[in-house]
This record gives sequence, C-alpha cells and structure tokens, in this order.
Amino acid sequence: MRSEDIARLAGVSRSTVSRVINNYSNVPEETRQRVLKVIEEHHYEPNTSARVLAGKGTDTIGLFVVSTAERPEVNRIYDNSYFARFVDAVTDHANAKGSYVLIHTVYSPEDFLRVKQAFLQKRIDGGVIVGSGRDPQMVSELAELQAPIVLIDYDIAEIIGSRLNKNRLAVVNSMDYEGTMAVMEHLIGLGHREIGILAGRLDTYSGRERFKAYEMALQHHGLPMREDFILQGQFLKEKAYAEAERLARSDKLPTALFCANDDMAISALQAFTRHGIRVPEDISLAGYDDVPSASLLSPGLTTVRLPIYEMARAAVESISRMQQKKSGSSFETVSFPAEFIQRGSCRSIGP
Amino acid sequence: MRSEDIARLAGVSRSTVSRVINNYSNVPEETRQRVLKVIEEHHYEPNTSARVLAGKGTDTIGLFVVSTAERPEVNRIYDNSYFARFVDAVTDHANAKGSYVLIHTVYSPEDFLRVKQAFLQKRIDGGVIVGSGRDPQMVSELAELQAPIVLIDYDIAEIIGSRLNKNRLAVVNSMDYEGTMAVMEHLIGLGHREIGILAGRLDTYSGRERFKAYEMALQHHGLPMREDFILQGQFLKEKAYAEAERLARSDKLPTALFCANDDMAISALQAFTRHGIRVPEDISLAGYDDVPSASLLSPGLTTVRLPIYEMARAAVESISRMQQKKSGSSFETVSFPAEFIQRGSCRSIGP
DNA sequence: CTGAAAGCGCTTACAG
DNA sequence: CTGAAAGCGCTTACAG
Repeated sequence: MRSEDIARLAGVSRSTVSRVINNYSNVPEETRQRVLKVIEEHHYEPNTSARVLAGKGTDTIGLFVVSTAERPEVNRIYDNSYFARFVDAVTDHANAKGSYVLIHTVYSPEDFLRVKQAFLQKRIDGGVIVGSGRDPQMVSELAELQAPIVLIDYDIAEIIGSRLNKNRLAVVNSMDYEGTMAVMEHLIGLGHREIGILAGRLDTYSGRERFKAYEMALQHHGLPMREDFILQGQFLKEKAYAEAERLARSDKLPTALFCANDDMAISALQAFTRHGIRVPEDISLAGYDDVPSASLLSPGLTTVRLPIYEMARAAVESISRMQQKKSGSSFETVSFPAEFIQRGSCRSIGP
Repeated sequence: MRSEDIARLAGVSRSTVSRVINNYSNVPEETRQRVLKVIEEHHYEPNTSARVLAGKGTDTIGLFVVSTAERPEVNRIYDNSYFARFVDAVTDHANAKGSYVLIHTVYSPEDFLRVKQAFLQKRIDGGVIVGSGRDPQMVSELAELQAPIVLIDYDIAEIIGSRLNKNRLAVVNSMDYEGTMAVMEHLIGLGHREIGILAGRLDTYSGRERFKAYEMALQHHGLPMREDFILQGQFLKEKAYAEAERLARSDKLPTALFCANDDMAISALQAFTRHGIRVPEDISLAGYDDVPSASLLSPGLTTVRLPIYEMARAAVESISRMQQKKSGSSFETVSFPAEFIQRGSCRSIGP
C-alpha cells in the first residue's frame, strides 16, 4: 500500500495525502477526515526511506558505546554495568519522545567505521557517543560529520582548545571531581589518613577527574600519597580483582580504599574477602556510580550516585535541539551534580 | 557527495559505481580499483534510504521490549535486569555480524504502534520481540506484518494451535520447566517439605512454566501445596517485596521459598532481613536467571542461569535466516537448556 | 485549496 | 563489460 493507493481510494492526489500526513494547515477538515479514514482502514504507514529521501528526518537517534579497551572476543557491552545502564536510559528517553534508537557498539576500528557510516549513510538525525575517552582523533572525525553529536563523559577543555568543528556538538558530564571529593572528605572525616585508590582508565575524562580529586584531597589535608596505594584498575573487573589481590598480599594495607567505580569496588571486595580481609573492619571501601548491586552487598557500598538518567535525558534533548537549529554554531555543555551515598562499607577509625 | 559525483570523478556511469559497491562480478578489476579509489578518497557512503528504496535491505534488526505491566511514569526498561540484559546481548550479536539494532520499548498501546510502524515503514529487516507474554492479539498483529519475527519467551503451543500466519516466525525459549525442576529437586533433596513460591507473571510463558514445574515437583513427591505459601510477585521487585513482607508477618513460614526470578528473590531477601528472618538459617531461598548480583549477595543466591546470551544469538541468526529465504513458510523454534547454580542460600534441614 | 511534476539517491533489468 | 532509463515511494515548491 502506497500513498498513491490511498490517494485513489480517497479521491484525491498524492500531494493531498502527503499534506494530511504531514499536518499541513491548508487542507479542509472534510478532506482531511476522508483521507485519514482511508489511511486507518488500510493501516497505511508511509515508507520511511522514501520520506527521508524526500527530505524528512529519520526520527532516529544513534547511540554508540565505545569500549576499545575491552577484549572483543568476550562478551561485549554485555556485563558492563555502566554502559548497559546508559543504553537503557537513553533508549527510555528517546522512546518517550517518539524517537527510535539505533545502537552500535565499538570495539574495533571496523566498528567505528560503522558509526561513521550511520551518520554518512543518513540513518540517524544525530548521535550520542558514550566512552570516546581521550581519543581526539575519533572525536574530530565525528565532529567533521557535521551532524548533531553529544559526547558523554568528555573533557570540555580538550574541545575548547582544539581546532574542532564545534558546530552542533554538545558534551554531557557529571561532576566527578566534586563527587569524588565528597567521598574523600567523608573518609578523612572518619579519621582515615592512609587512603589508597583503585583508579579507572586515565584516558577517560571521569577516570582522570576522579583521580585528580583523590590527589587534591590528600594534598589539601596534608596526607601522604603512597605509590603502593595507587592501583590501576582501568574500570575493568578482572584488572581490579588482580590489583586488589596484589594489595591484599602486600605487607601494608591502607585503612581505606577509594575505587573509581563500583564494579571495581565489588571486585576488590571479593578479592579481600577471599584473602580474609574484612570490610569495613580491616579496610574501608568506597566506590562510584551506585550500580544496583551496591546497595545489595553486605555491607552496603558507600558510593556516589552517577546521574545516568538525567545525563541521558540531557543528551537526548540536546540532540533534538541541535537538530532544530540548522544555522549557527552551537556548543552546549552540561555537567550534572553527583550525590554522595553513605552506606556501611566505610568505618570510623579512632585516633 | 552522491554516486553521480563518484561516477564523474572515476569516469564511469552511476551503474558501474553501483556495481562495484554491490560487488557485482562483471566489473573488470582495473575499473573496480579506480572507482574504489575515488570512493575512499571522498569517504563516500551510499545513502541508506535510497538503497532501501531501490530494494536493498536495511541491515537493521528491530529489538522490541514489551513490558506493558509496569508503570510508564517510572523508569522504563531502566532497572529491569532481565530486559536490560537482553538488549545488551542482542545488540552484541547483531553488531558483531554487521547489523544495526533499532530499539523501542513498549509500555503503552502507542508504543506498540511504534513497533508496528517500524515494520510497516520498512525501517528494519526483521524484529525480535521480548516479553510479548500471553498477548495473542499482539502476536497475531505482528504475524500479519509478514516480516521475519522472533518471539522470545512465548508459548509455542499457542502458536501451533492458532490460525496464525507462521510464515517467517520463530520462537526462542529456554527450558524453564526443567530449570525449575532442578531447583525443586535440590530443595527437596535437602529435606524441605514446605516449599513456597514467589510466582512471576502468569501471563508470561516463563512465568507459567516455572509455576507449573513448582506444582509438578510438589505433586510428584507427594508434598502439600499450601495456598498461603503461594505468593504472586509478578516479576516485579516492589510487588515481591510486599508479598515477602506479608509472608514474614504471617504466623507460619515455609522452610524454603522458590522465587521465579532473581530480582524477586533479592527483594524477598531484603524483606526477610528487615524482619529479622535469616537466609538460609530461617528460610532457604532460591531464584531464577542468575543476574550479576546473584553471586554478590551473602549468602550467594542459589539460582538457574538463564542462557540469555545464547538465546540472543539464536534470535539474531534466526532473523537473518528467515530474511534469506523469501519463499515457503518456515517456523523455527529452539529451546535452550538452563543451568542450575548452587550457592549458599539454601540449606539442608535434617529430619 | 489542490494537482502535476520535479527531485531525493540509489539499483537493476534492459539493450548493446 | 557498460550506460541510459525506469523505478523505488515519498515531499514540496510551483502554478493555478
């Protein structure tokens, strides 16, 4: 069934059918109703490819999850609490406002080609990129696409300082520095002076911010920063487990360990438990993100809630806003506050 | 940049450009290379809408998550461990074989209209439906679409028995009955004779199968089935919490409670803990699905691993297979075994 | 208010 | 081996 069939059945031209579909005002109510009736009766839906080819939007936003560090042979985004939640949140917001979401994950250069293709082949009206990390090459290639793009968790300074095309580009972050600061102040307030960190990927904006805040907090309070208390977990569960295990086997434990995300904190907890180190009795533990499991552990994990839902909403809204304004170079940026969440995994240590 | 530009630059016609893009064999190597070179240099990508309109596939599969029972005003798929994992798994498999995934969730009739539109508007080559439950109306509307469709977790008998168009329709399930049986046998083997159930949605295939197996196991072993030990949780966390709480307050507890999914088991655990009922000392608890949190709880949750990854792979492969064969009515169906996983939440009770 | 016509950017018989 | 042309199903100036 094509618009031509509808036109014939309703006794009008294809032009008129198109006008009622696209809500043109200059169609008499009587005609509109007649056409609408035929459309309904035949469950007619206009072919999207034809509409897009004729100049309409796709009503689809792309969502691209970049995770080049993981091993492609294993489960891909599957099992990564952080990414999975972004996918869900973006989908929810986009669907709620009537857009479809086109998803592709990126684990390899070929995968990245697929995201560029999604734009170049005009499959989407704009795209949200999660996890571009510190890949200026990737970001500049995306910016050249000239399509509405939202980067989630990306260093704004890097964009401002670059020769990047900032036209129709937006960045959505959360306040990782402040969030981490809250954890550190909490720990220090509880009397901890030997605080370690299980750091995330430092080629990631959030990874760097969380690390910086850790350093700053120690420095601010005149606390020592010990090399052996700095573990590189790279936001990966296995890596974090190995690092925590290494710490567990060493002769000296910090009294508290801040983990740059919950997945790593949970891995650390498992490693500690396996080595007979109790949380929080022997070591206090804090995470970041507030994944669903965080509240289920015993003790509950003290952490920071990452405002994923709000960030996803901002990203989706940003895309449609940028899509509206064809002209001018808009460069939006938002940063959402994160909420410190105190549970039982950190204890007070007396003097 | 359009194919015409490439043609001009390469000194050939659009026909030839199209032939090299589509890998026609009758293009001399020399010509092919010349065209390819121009394409590369200009980062040319053919417009998908035009290709589709001219008869090519969309290289996109739809993924539709139906969850009409939840309240739409709250977070949507976000926070539902089961659905989120399917989304991830299907995306991974589809992306790995070069397909995009178009997602839309369904919480209302309007949302369902959007999934039908995805087919009718020719946005996708086929679709995977998760959670259609026992909605014959929905399923028959989908079947009429005549597009490759895979139903996940749907009663095959209902399709066989119906006048449904089974052309290019497939069903992917897991062996819920057997999986539940394994849990029940385990419980009974541990000496439990008073076993309750926190049931899932009975308008869902898996919900019914798990309930049936529960009944059958009791019956087979001559154990009583007590009304007050049958709780309706509907696969919903809050509902499960409330029901578990009601049980906790009653004067008589079963010695073991089988929960039709892990989310509900976790809710029950929380409710019990809140009421001073210990697991497994006061009551043994088992779940289903093996969500990531299941192994993190203390005690670890005894459960059944739902083979989501394998099911997703089968669904994706099924779509492409059905898409190939244009002719004949194919009706595929697969059911994956589920694996019983013993952890610490069920204890042996002596005679 | 409305229709004929051009155009969107491809693909693929068809003819040579 | 290759090009001209028709066709995919819409939308939107344009003219009336």
